[in-house]
Amino acid sequence: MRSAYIAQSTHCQPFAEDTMPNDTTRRYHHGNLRQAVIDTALQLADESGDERISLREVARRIGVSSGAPFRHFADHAALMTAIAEEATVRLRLMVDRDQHQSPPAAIERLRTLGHSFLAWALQHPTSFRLVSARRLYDFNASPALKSHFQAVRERTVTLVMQAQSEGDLQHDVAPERLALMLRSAVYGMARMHVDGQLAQWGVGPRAARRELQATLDALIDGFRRNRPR
Amino acid sequence: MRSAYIAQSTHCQPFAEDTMPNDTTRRYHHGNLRQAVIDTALQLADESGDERISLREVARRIGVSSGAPFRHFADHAALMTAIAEEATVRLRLMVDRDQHQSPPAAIERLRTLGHSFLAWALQHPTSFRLVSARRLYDFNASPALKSHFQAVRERTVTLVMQAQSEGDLQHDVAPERLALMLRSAVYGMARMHVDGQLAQWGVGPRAARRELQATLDALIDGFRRNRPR
DNA sequence: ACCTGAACACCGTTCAAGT
DNA sequence: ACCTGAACACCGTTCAAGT
Repeated sequence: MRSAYIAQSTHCQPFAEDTMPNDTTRRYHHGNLRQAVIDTALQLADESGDERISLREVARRIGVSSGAPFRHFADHAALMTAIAEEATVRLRLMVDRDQHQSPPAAIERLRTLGHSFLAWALQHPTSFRLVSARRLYDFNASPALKSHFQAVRERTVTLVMQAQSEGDLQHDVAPERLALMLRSAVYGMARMHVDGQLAQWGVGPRAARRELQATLDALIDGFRRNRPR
Repeated sequence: MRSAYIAQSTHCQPFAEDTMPNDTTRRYHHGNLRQAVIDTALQLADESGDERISLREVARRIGVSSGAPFRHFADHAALMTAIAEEATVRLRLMVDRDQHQSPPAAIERLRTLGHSFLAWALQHPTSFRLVSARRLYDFNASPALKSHFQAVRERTVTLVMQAQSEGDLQHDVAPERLALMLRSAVYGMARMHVDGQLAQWGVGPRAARRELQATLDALIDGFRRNRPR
């Protein structure tokens, strides 16, 4: 997803130029400025820990004029939308991959789904904040974003219903409500982490992933009908 | 907490001037500019729905020069800290008041605590976002913020331990973990609301409070040991 | 003691002009 | 077709100068 010239621009892979067309070196006039802006913005966000990156600084780092990005993005929100889309695709791929490796029981796949979401949020905290807060871009303007999110949401509801009919999950609560409850808990855990609230709860950054996964496991186990796991 | 001249400046309460000292009308040179800045910033945030308000716009609305607020706030973050402190005091007062009116059983007081938190977040969505995201101010630099948050957190853990020893809550999970789980769920619900994610889950803005309270109730009931409520 | 208003270094965004 | 660079209207912040 990240283009090859990014590797070159960081001077980490001396052989990267072999894989590039020679005539596009240090020139973004041939159709790849769009991706360069996205990659550099992501890089900048990861470095600073702030999802609110400046288009001017992106342009500066790429070595292009301040107005150039506006050839490829209508405004700041459009760039943020593109970044949010890439991050959401990563979530979707992660979820799909992990689901294939999960034990088949619906309640275990539900647990796996939660773990995937947590891992995604903790691995890409800045992207997660951008995507989830939805203040720097127009969520409803992106069909891709909507469809990826709906897919994850529908998978959650479906797994809850399956786990209920498999007798592993309480069935005295509507599946939609149970799904929202689980999602809220997982979302809340991820947000407490990126919002820096876990320190107050005695959870250091090193232990965050392990601790949150254990907390999610306790939640799911608490809602099991057949207690033995 | 809001000063009287704010009511006057909105022209909604024609008798407000009776309650003011006459010689301070339209003059902020006598020690009340600080509070005026806080009140106007809060007002602006509530109107726009954006917690990231501009100091220049606040000054403009008050009718003061752009540099004036810097007499009372070291920088933008210091103003945000003051706003966050006021919002957190409101949470603390709300929690204390509701606890006094709650049924005495620890598990019911835990439920009440969750409802208070939800009500606070839904009543002041912009303040909640400011306070919780912690990106526009320095949380650790405010002893008041830290102490209010610690008080709510400690109350949560204490109530969980009490509910466990009263036999109403599963005791096979460490109280700190159970408390973090409940807090994450409630925090996640509140954030899903202010982040505009509830629409995707079939919950309209009108039904949000009722639906989230019911979801929280389902969570607590799911963790009861004595099922009958 | 408190506020003014110009100044500085930043933004996002637009647009004629260049290649 | 794509980018430059000046321009405009905004920011936060500083500070000499005023009252």
